[in-house]
Amino acid sequence: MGKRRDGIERKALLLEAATKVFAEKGFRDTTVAAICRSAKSNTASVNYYFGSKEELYAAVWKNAFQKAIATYPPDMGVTEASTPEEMLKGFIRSLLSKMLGTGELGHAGQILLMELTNPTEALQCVKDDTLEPTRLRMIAILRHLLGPAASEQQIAFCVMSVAHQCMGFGFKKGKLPPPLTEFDKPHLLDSLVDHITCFSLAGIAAVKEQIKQSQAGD
Amino acid sequence: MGKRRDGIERKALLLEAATKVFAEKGFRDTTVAAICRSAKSNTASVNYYFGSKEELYAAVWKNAFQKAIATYPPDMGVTEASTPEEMLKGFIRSLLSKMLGTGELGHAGQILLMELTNPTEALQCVKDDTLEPTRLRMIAILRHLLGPAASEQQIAFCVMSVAHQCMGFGFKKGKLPPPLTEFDKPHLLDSLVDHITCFSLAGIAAVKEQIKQSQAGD
DNA sequence: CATTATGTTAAATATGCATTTAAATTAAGA
DNA sequence: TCTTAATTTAAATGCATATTTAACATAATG
Repeated sequence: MGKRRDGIERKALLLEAATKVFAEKGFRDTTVAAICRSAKSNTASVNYYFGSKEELYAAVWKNAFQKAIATYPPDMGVTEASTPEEMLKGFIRSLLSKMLGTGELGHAGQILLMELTNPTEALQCVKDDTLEPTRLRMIAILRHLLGPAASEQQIAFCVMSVAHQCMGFGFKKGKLPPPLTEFDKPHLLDSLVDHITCFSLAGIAAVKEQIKQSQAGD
Repeated sequence: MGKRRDGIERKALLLEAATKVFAEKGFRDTTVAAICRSAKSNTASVNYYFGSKEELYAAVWKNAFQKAIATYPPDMGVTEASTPEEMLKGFIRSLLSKMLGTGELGHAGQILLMELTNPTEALQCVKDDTLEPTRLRMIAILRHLLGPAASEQQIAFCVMSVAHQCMGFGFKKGKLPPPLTEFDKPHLLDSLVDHITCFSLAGIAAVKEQIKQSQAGD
């Protein structure tokens, strides 16, 4: 009969701590002990609340993405009436924010990046639920920008050109690639959004031009 | 007095096997046992020849990069007389080859990518020796393309736009991002080089145009 | 062929870490 | 207050795996 509710608080603390540590070190390099230490909790608590390290990881992944998408929706607040150019810019800001975000908000991007280079078995369904809608939206925007003559391959290449530009900024710069460190954080995001948008729109226009010319040659 | 030389052969086999496994699984997820199994060698051999798993990893990293750079030099065979545009294309082909290369040749790219997202303590010096020259060359090319009015930040952003586009193709596509799987391998590299070059040259031109206009506004 | 440094092997050791366990503690209702 | 289920804890367990060991085998040289 005695239904306590103090457990859910600790569970939340663990999830938060785990997100941070997983995002910093990756699945294999984080220890349950480190998570519990960070959450000021006992070593057994992870298994008590989540069953296992793997299940905790899955919970983290799901939670981080839900939060990230809630904070930075794929359309980034642009309305349906917006031009494709504005939509692209919104998309870039959304993705880039996930990558550069500090605290709560960089974690989803960090984990995503690690999953792409060093995949765990972490539930396919989470990937499908969170990544696929974003990708489809991206394809739609680019189909619009490139026009009806664009092939699926050309669209896919442009999607990757844009997405990879953003995702690369999630790379951990351990002293080595110095270009970023010197810039001041507050303006950095805006500068980058502008840069990638400008760069990409020109790139997309060039691809479109190529399509037109190859058609004229037929 | 009895100086045998059959050991160097086994050492080479181990290095080769280790490169493959490390590139597939990353440092933490590969076991010494798996490496030795793959090299048809005893579990103790890694420690006998390399001292430890970490030292083996460092050797792998160094070796893989030397081979990759030898096969795909940063200038990709373009002469000094080449235009900056040709140099950029050479650079893109070089980096992309390291990322998409199969067998021997994709390994350096895979390991690099994992180090960028999930760094080990792997000797800073290797990174300095192999990555830094490439980066400097890239900066030089872009400074040339953007003209003397470009700021260091603008150059750095463009370097990253180009490099990240290439590096993203090293992401392991575990069923989920389907756009790539359907394309046939042989032509894929050439198509991609053309795409990224075209896309990037247009992007760079757009940034240059922006610089010109902001100067005119002063 | 005898010697010796070198290379090879299976088994032992050691360590790090996820997970279990069982006992102790606490919150909440009757 | 008493009871009970929910939590918390320290210690134990067990497993995966890097490293060591020591016995054994082999190539090179005199």
